[in-house]
Amino acid sequence: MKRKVTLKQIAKELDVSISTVSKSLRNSLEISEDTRQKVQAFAKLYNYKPNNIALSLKNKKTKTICIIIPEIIHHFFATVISGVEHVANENGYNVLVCLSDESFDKEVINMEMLASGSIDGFIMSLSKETQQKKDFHHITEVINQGMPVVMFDRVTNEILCDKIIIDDVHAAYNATQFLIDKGLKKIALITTIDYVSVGKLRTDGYKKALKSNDIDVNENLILKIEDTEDFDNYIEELLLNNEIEAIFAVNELFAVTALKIANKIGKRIPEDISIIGFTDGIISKYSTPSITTVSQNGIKMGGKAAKMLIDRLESEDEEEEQYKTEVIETELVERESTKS
Amino acid sequence: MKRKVTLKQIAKELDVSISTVSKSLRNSLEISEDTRQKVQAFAKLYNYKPNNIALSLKNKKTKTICIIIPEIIHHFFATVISGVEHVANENGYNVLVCLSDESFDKEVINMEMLASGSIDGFIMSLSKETQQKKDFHHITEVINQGMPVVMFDRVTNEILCDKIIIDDVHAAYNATQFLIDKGLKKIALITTIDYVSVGKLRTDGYKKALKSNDIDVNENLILKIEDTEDFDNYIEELLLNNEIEAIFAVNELFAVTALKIANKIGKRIPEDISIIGFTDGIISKYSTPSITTVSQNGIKMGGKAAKMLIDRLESEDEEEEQYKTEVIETELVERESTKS
DNA sequence: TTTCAACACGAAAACGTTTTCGAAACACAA
DNA sequence: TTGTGTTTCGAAAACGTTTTCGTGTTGAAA
Repeated sequence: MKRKVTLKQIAKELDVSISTVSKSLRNSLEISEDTRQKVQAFAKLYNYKPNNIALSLKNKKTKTICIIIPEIIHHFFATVISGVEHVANENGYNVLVCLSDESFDKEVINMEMLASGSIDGFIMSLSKETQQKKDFHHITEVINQGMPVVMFDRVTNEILCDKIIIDDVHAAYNATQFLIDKGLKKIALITTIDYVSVGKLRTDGYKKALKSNDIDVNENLILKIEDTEDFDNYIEELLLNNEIEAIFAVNELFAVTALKIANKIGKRIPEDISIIGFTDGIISKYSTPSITTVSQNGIKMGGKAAKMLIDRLESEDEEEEQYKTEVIETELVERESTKS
Repeated sequence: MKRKVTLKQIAKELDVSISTVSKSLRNSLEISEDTRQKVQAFAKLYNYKPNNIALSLKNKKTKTICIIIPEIIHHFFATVISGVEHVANENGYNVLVCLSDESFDKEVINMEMLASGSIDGFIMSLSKETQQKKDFHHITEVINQGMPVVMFDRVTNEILCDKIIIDDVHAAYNATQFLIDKGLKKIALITTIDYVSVGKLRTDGYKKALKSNDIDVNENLILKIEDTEDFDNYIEELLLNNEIEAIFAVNELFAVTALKIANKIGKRIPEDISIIGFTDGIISKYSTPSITTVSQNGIKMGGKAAKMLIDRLESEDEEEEQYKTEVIETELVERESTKS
């Protein structure tokens, strides 16, 4: 087991100073052709690689960014990581992944731990609990220390920083309008509790679409649920007690569950009920019938987020402070769960 | 924007030495109660946090482990990360995620980059290309440098290290036997190209089950495909040209695709054809009908892998060298795609 | 007063780099 | 010989810690 070789060891072996070795390896003109060759040959022979930690300490840069997400199991977040990782790698950065598990405390602990030098910046999507508490002090603190933060998807207006979002209201509006255009009027909404920012916004879009088509918003058709609880019964009630023609669900899980329950109670999709989901994942794609979905390109979001963060990290003029919010286009992917 | 405060700054401000500050914060008895209090109060006021990088350099430990996986989009790998992350966090470790994209080169580059001090150890699942090339020098090299590696799922016998696997042969055997027990004989197998270790093993299990029930292995019923290519047509041919009673697919994607195609050509599931998949993910769970699956607990695998790695990192007596291979239990999750 | 221990603190090394600055050695011109 | 410039290299600081060891001060015992 050969341990890693250091500059000091090379220097000793070759009977030169550490500085000489360092300069030789970096091809400094200060060093004679002769010694440069000698040192480089030796370094190659022993497979010398500079120690990253030492470099980080010296440069005050770790070339590592951290992404904090609520759950990696959600396909959407996995795709975001994928996007982040690719762009980060292209730019010589590594990606540290932290899961908040939708917990405020874990989010805080993770940020505080890593803010102490371990990483250069954060990319994050807020945990539910954080959105509920509306306590963002940990983020403010990190930003005040001069560490850039990029938020995506679940963001908040209370923090000033770069953001990547989709236009949730608009996307939900379009999806609802799509259903209305098919001649459907009794459109149910399955959404999350209001404190989840995106759930709220998508609900707004849904209502807006109804109103602009002079359809009354019937609160009985709006089901607000936690996706942690066992919500099958609620959906079943919703479907049984109302003559619903279509369902708009704010995420994939709600959509597919609605589909299964509709099947169970003898409703045919899309003949009896049309369904549109949100977040284009594998469930929607492979379900039978496959589900029409508002596609939210996670890879693109992740990539853009990484790019924004790295740009900020590498812009020398520290104080530009021009925070940007980028809106990613969504797209309605038409599949089998809606009538044509 | 207040920058991070260091020991040196505190020392200067309080007119004591750096050593005194450090010792005070660590509650050393060398320092008088008085100064300790003073220093700690000051540190708290300025929210002092030791710099992780400096600590890493000093301790030669980064408290970071890296997991290298082929693709994060695959639900199974996402669950493994989840397992790794939780156990790592509990033990004060952070997790760096690298994606090889099934590419040998990316795998090599990532390992070489990170082996230079950035992390304490690796958890990895081989890329397809690496398995195909059978070139593992990068892994050997890392291990020779004294950095522990734990492999999971896609492993190789050519490397000596800790491993976490499932008994692929046995699990496939059981799944096939399950179908046979239902009275089904014409059982098709949809598997991967042989160089993917797990595909090969599952194929072996399938054949073994047939043989021990005196059923001839019909190579026409065995479809070997790359999951990168567009394989729908192959499956359709398979189903059309043979009077198949059941399908065993070595992964989720193959299973659900087979299901959709069977549907398309008018076969009913499970009345006409039973289907069993592998890797219990959300697709199997939410597909209609839901798919009976060999469940491979990714969270557990990840957790075990992390535990093994950390145990090895923290066992002082360097040279135990007793590499272990742990086998995770699989379970057949019965759902709607198989007759009862 | 001397001696010794206990106490409280600081200097410095170490981790592995990069970089600035100074200096030795040499060549060449005046 | 002296002065000047160039080439080549090394010492040391810096990044932020922890820890070993030394040292000065104090108080008490002899």
